[in-house]
Amino acid sequence: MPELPEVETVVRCVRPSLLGRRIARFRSLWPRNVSPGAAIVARRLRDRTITDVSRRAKYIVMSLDDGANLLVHLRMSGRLAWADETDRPEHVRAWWGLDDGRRLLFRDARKFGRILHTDDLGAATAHLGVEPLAQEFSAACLARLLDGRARQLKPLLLDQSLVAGIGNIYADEALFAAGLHPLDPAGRLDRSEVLRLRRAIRAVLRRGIRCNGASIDWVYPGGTMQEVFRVYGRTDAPCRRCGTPIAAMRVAQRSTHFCPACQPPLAVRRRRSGRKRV
DNA sequence: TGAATTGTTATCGT
DNA sequence: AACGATAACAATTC
Repeated sequence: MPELPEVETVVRCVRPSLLGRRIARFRSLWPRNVSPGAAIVARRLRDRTITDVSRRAKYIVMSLDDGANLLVHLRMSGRLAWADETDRPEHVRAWWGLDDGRRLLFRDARKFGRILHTDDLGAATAHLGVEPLAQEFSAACLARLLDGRARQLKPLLLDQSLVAGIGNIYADEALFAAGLHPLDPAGRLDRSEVLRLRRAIRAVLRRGIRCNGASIDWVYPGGTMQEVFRVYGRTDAPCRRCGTPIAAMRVAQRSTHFCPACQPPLAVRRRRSGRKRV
């Protein structure tokens, strides 16, 4: 489902066609998910020019010439598409009519997606943590986030208020790449484990972007990242590194996949290395 | 029919 | 009081 790499791919895909375009009309067919209200947003968007299209965490950010921003969150099944790409597109929840005659569709089978207009982008995104691909996300930064926390690594990685943009797939893939167990207490990692985790997060997200994201069932077409998954969705399949069957469990209500051999729990790692540190 | 999916919110416990 | 765990919730598909 769209996580940081998928959203980044969508942004890169639509940006060239949207930059400098004027919105002639915006219409919502599912007003419930438009904030602060479909009629208000339609009025505010009319005749605005799109000055930038970017990404913050899993939000698509359309910047407008009046300083306001339109945030689009795809949640589980949202996608952007052009009206002329499909004969009779299903699940169209909103659309933008542009000054060049093209029509951008927001399609969303499950209606979880959100469209939010704001005059204060900072306030609207204040709940979000650091961008994992930004310079700012240094080893020291991650160490600060982990420090003193008893929380398990997997739920921590999914917490958008700490690191923003990681979802279930890339959390599992990052933990595998780092050789860390999903249930490890975050605050107990040593220096080299923190470094590994930071590198792993950035590596899997960058790889996801290079692959144009991952195509999972019918929700998000186009990407190829699913072909190189190491653990996600590979329950009982042999680990690509050591051959051990990939294990699955439920963590914080999320399906979680890991290699029991490549990702031993912290206690086991410490026992093997013979010495403990914090 | 129930499981699965994401992120927010509410609630409860330490 | 901050932190963390848990559940409910939105809607739909398989």
